[in-house]
Amino acid sequence: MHISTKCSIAIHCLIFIYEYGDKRKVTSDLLALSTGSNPVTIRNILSALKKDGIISVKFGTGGAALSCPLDEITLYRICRAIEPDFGTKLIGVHPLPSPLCPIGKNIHSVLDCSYQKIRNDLYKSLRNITLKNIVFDYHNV
Amino acid sequence: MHISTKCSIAIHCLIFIYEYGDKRKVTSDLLALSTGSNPVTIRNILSALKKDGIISVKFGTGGAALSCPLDEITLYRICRAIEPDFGTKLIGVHPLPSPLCPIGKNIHSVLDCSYQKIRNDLYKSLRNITLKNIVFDYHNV
DNA sequence: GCTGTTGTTACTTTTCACGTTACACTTGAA
DNA sequence: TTCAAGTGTAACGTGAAAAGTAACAACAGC
Repeated sequence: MHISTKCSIAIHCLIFIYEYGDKRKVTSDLLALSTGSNPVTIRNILSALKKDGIISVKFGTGGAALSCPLDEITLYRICRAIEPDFGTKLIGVHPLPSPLCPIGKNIHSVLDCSYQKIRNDLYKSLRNITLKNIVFDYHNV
Repeated sequence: MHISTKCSIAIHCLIFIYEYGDKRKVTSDLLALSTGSNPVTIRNILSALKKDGIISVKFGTGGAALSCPLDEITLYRICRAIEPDFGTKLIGVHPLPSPLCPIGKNIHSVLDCSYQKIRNDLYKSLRNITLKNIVFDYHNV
């Protein structure tokens, strides 16, 4: 229940595709080597990114390419593509408070008031960072 | 690696202590019943809150009480008390990118640039919500 | 001294992310 | 048309982290 390592791998892949996509065929095996992950994990991630229209992957012959300008790919979009309900999973709630207790009975809706604010703030924060910013950082580190 | 259910339990306990602390002795058994958790979990949570000076717990005879005004207890403070390094655990990073790849070699520092911004935004967001707000919500749900 | 409670350790159970294997399907080239 | 190289996806195994549980010493008040 968090922003998973898969998002970091996704960003890694996207930078890789942006930097090398036109020079060589970028396959899941190659990305698995670069990220220290394995090809199936990569394929699942690329598949999710594809469904969101961020990249296109050639079936059969292989190879991935960006299908979006860098500044339209926000962290929020990546996270949501990889894990559609990452927001609700972000903050854990104890599942079985006592319904007999006045506090236990209402705690979930009470917590939701505040947690919703935090989620919205986080979304805004994630939307503020685009792949363009990250590629810029990459060239300046 | 997320904002754990323990934080939600902690908030539940704090509301309970605020509402009933002066009417009856609030023990870990009682809080375990109300939260649907178990006494040891509660004791660990209360212990962490105590170390941060948020509450005081009577050893031997039992019973917990707030030792802070409501509006000085922020969500940030609660989260940090419960899990000191919740920030770094929030966002997962793939641990073994290839050092032979120009991207793999630098991905960690590149990601840190953006992730640090996100963490800071989240901290600010958590500091904006106090137990006073939450108790207010509790009385208005 | 007895009872109820906390503080803490160690052990067990459960859950979940991740890796692994396997295989059908697709494409392009020999 | 056959083959090699890839993708897409499902099923299963595994290992680590979270949570529950049991046990017990230390303490306060009756």
